[in-house]
Amino acid sequence: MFALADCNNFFVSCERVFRPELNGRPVIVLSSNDGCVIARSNEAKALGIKMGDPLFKIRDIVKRNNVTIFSSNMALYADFSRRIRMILRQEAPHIEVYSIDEAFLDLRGMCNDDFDSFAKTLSLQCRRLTGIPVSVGVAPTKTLAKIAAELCKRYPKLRGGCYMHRDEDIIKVLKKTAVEDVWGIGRRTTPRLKARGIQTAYDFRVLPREWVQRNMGITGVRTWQELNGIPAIGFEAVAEAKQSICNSRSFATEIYDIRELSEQIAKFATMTAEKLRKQNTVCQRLTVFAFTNRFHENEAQQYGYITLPFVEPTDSTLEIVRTAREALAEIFVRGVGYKKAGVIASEIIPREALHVSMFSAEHNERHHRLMEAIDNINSTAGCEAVTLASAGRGGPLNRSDYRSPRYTTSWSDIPIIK
DNA sequence: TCTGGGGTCCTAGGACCC
DNA sequence: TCTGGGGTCCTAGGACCC
Repeated sequence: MFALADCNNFFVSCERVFRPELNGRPVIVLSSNDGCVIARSNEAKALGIKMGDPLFKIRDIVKRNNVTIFSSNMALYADFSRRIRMILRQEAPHIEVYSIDEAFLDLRGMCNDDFDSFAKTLSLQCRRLTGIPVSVGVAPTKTLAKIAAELCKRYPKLRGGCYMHRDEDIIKVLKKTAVEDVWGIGRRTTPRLKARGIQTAYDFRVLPREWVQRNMGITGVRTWQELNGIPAIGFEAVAEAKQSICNSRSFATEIYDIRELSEQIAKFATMTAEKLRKQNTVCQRLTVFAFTNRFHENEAQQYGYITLPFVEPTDSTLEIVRTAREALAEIFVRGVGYKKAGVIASEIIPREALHVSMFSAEHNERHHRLMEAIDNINSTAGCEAVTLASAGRGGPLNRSDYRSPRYTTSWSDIPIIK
C-alpha cells in the first residue's frame, strides 16, 4: 500500500496558523509579484476564485467579500513543509517528497495493517503538532492514493484519513471521479477523452490497453495501470539531484537599464550556484533569458535567450555570475523594457564526477573553500550577508505588498507584540 | 495599471555513424 | 542495372505536475 499525505490549501493553512481569526473566512495567497492566485481557502473557492486568476481580474470579488490577501511567503511555507516531513518520517518506513505540500509514503513492510486508523492518526498528528490540516489517502497505487486523499477533503466524516483498497469500493469511487481529476490526465488530453465519451476515471480504467497506448503513449498506460490497481509509477525514497536549476522573476515595472538588469541576473545566478552546491553538483551550461511583457500585445516583443558552456563544470558563484553577465550582454537590446528574466543551469553532474585538469586543480580547490566559507556565513548570519558587489544591495524588484512575517525563520521579521 | 516559478518525462525528427 | 538497414545521440517541443 501507498499513502499520500497532502496538506489542505497548504499556503493558506500556513498563514492561518498565525492568524487563527481567518479560519472560516475567505483567504487567498498570491504568486510572486502579487500576480496570480496560487492558493485558496475553501471559502475563497466557493466564491468562484480560480487557481491562476490574476488579482486584478478578481478585485471586485475580493472587495465585496472581504477576502484576505497574502503575498507568498515561501520561507514560512518551506519551514512548515519541513516540520510535516519530520512527522511523516517518524511514522512511515519510507517517504518520497513529491512537492512542498505532498509526500508519498511506502507502507510495504509495515506490521500494522490497520491502514484506516493509521491514516486518520497520522492526519491528527500533523494537525496537532503543526496546525496544518493534512489529508492522508491510502491505496494500492500512488494514483489511487491521490484520489483517496481527495476524498478526505470532500468528506469531513473521514477525519482526514481514507483507506481505499477493496475493488468494489475503488470502482464506486472511480465512477464518481471526473477523468480530468486523475493525476496524469491534463488539460490537453481531457477534451480528447471526453470527445470519445470518456467522462469518469472508471470509463478510462475499462478502456482497452492498446487504445490507451496508441493515443496517450507510455505515460497514459501507466496511469491506466495504476487505476487498475497495478503500481506503475516508481517510488523514490531518496531525492535525485536536479537535472536543471532555474531562478527567474517577473519585475513590478519594466527594466530598460542593462546595469539594473545585470544586478538582477547576478542575483539569480547567485541563487543558482547556491542550489548547485547544496546538492553537491556542478553544471556545464548556463542559459540566460530576458523578455518583455507578453501581455502587452500592442508593443514590440523581445525574447532574448542564450546558452553558454563552461570550459570546466562549476558550482562557483564567481564563475556563474560572470558567465551570466556575459550572456546578458549578448542578448540585451537597448530601448526594450524587460519584464521578466532568469538563469538556468543545466547539464548538471555530481561534483565527485568532476575531473579537474592539472592546471585548474588548485584554482578549483581555492574557489570551493571560498564558496564554503560564504555559504557558512550566509547560513548563520542571514542569506545575503555576503554577496557579490555585482548583485547590488537593493531589494527585489518584484511586488510583495501583502507578505506576512517569516514567523518561524527570521527573528527580525517577527512583529513586536504590545 | 495589474497576468508566477520551478520542475520532469516522453517523443519525433535530424544528424551522424558503420 | 542494382541505391539498405540498423543504430545512437541530440534537440526541440509537447504534456504533465505542484
